[in-house]
Amino acid sequence: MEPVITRFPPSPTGSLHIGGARTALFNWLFARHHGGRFILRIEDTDVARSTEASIKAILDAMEWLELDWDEGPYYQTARLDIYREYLRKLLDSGHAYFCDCTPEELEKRRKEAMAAGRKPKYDGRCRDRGLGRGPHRVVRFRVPDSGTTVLNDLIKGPIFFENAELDDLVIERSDGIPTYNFAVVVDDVTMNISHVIRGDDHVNNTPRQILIYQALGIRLPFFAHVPMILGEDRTRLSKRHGATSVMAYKEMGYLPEALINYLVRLGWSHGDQEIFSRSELVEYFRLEDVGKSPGVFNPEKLLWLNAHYIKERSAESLVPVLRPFLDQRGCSAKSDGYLAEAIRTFQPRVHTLVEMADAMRVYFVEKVELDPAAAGKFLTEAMEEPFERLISAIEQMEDFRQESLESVFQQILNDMGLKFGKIAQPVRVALTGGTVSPGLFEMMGVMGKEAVLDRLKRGLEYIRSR
RNA sequence: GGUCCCAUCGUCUAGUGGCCUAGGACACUGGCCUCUCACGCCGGAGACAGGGGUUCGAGUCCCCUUGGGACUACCA
Repeated sequence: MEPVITRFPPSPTGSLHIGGARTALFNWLFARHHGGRFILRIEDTDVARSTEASIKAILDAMEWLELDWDEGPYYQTARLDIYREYLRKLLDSGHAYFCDCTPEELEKRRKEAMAAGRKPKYDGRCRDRGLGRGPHRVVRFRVPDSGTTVLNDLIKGPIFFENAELDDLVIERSDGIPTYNFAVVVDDVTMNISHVIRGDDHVNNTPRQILIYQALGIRLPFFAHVPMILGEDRTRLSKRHGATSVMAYKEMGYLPEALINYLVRLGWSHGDQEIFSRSELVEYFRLEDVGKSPGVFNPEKLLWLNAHYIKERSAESLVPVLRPFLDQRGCSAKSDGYLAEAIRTFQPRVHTLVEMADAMRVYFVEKVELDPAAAGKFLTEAMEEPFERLISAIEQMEDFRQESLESVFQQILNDMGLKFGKIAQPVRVALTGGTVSPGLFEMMGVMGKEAVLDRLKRGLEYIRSR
């Protein structure tokens, strides 16, 4: 068995999106599973649309997802000599020829053909004109007029194409830059790619590429076409469907492991298992378990996975990833230790780091802002005495810990013949301003004695003032 | 239009001729737990697109129909 070498070849015309990330992930997993190599290649032959910023954005996203590559990034624009060498071979063997039809003429003929009910394919006008290199001339690949080309897809099975349906595609533009279908073949050949795993929007390109392999006399790699990811409306996922860039999810407070876990299950499965660690993924991933039908991107399931991973991770490990979100909200002045304790109280209650950061405000505010409705309902005069007792009892506490806090509360409750449920909400309102929060004792443990006393006293003031 | 692909709950999926009275997960929903909200636990509703074959037997194999998607550039 030859070594497994896969590649991910994004074109730098935008950020890394969800679909590309899944393709990258599948390639990465397949290579890792087989102990092979994973190559990153930047397909920047579309000079007009490629940008430095996109390259950086893609690399950042790959790193965030921890999809590390063994070689590259290679840049196609730095490999022009190599394409020329292979182009020469095709020209010499008669598999390629020059064409001077202008884009305008081509467009016109396409329209005419369509209008006349014929196929809008290149008519082969320059095929046998024996043109040489010259300005405004492109190089076309000569596709056989007859015969069948078979794509033995590892996911979809054999797919047959009639060569007569294909037209002579341009393989080198008039500016000397190769086009995708040619560059991809030369790259995959020279990089010894063993498995080409890509989106199935490339299926129709594959016979052309296979023909080029054959014209070059080179053995084919294995092809595996992964079904598309669709939006809610079942069309190809795009910006119209909301956030589609990987980094947008980072900014919305998602954890990379959640995105990875979500993406891998979109199109791939391992029995009924839903949650996978990175090492399980590497161990289990097989192309045979990739489905054939396209899948709809479902943000709600991703959200559930994110909540799951927020609960699973240690609070300590969440501190550094949460920091940036806290900073944005001006909530920076706390130690890592304090944050870890605070995070713990919200881990089972939030779905994203954004929600977490928002919720954490209760631990940062100087003065609690009482929600009028909540205060009106719970900070009643019947609470005056319980609050007074609580305050003085807490003031006398030596060790302000959860357990001791609980017994202090219990003592007062017993003395007054009250149930905990009676004072829980009033205390919660005093502590947080609202009626929804983590458990009272865990929260007080985080806040500390001074903050708790301060808030209870303010609550008492409110009660007395009504 | 042409070429190609696809088709199990709303969504992601298990299922490879009998184990299916079709399983799991998200979402939805009833209940339990409970200091609120979550979490968690227990339960419910919810699908084999339609029609023909093949077979003793079809979600599983074949054909047709329907529906959806991709491609159809000097983009990738």
